[in-house]
Amino acid sequence: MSIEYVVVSEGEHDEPIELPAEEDGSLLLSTVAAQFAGASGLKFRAGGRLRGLRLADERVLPPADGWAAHRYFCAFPRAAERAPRPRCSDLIVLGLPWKTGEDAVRDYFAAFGELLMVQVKRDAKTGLSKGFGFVKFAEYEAQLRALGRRHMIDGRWCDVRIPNSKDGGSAADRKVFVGRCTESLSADDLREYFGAFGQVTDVFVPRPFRAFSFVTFLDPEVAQSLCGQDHIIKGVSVNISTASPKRERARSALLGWGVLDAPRVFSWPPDAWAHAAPPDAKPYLKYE
DNA sequence: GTTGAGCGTT
Repeated sequence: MSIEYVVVSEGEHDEPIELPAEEDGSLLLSTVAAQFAGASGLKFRAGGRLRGLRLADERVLPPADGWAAHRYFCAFPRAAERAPRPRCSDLIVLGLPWKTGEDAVRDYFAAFGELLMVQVKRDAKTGLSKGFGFVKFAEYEAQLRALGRRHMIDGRWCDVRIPNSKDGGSAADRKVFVGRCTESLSADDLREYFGAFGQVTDVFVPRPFRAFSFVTFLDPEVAQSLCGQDHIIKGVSVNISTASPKRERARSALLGWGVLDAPRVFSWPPDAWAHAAPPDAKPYLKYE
């Protein structure tokens, strides 16, 4: 007896993959979801019309004329059912050219979705741009599109972020620390290398040179999955670990050395041991 | 040489 395979793709025009049917001729929804996360069913096109397949007891049932007669693609829950969409926040736009004003910023970001607000921050006296501004979108999807990439505005690369004065540090779990970098590794090298693991939204390489960098991914799971690993990039063995905010690290160090009292409830970060000082270490304070 | 730039007159 041989296994029957069902030809399924994510969207109608995506590359198909063969999924094994069960002995009773049904296809387990879990088999579909294992390849296409979030899929809730299957559909196919018959005579130009879309047709959905029956679902019974977490199993997709074959059409009347059998699996082999069609190729299938996934049905997903409506966006509104997956989760209530978070509200849009103001977004900070960093790195604007000095000459760029509201009109150019509005023209640029209008391509991502309807804008509710555009500001370029200026010096009160001179009226000159401070090189950053704020935008707010009407739709959360537009905000996601704008956050997921860099932006070339009037000839300069600009970054769009959630401002840290509101809801600060939301990028922490999407960011990794890349240690043991050499000067030969450029931001573009890192972007290209890590782009193979998932969409990279930011790369920070300190200048002047220091032997580390930060890489931020769109997907926190991608970032977390890389932590603890060593990777060889252009012949350089780098070490990847969690990126923790400067404030947190300073505080952890002070607590660890007994300079500060620990609060009654305090949980060490998973890598706290790695930052612990030897018993004879002198406290080192760096003031901002 | 293993922890980051810049963050909002109203």
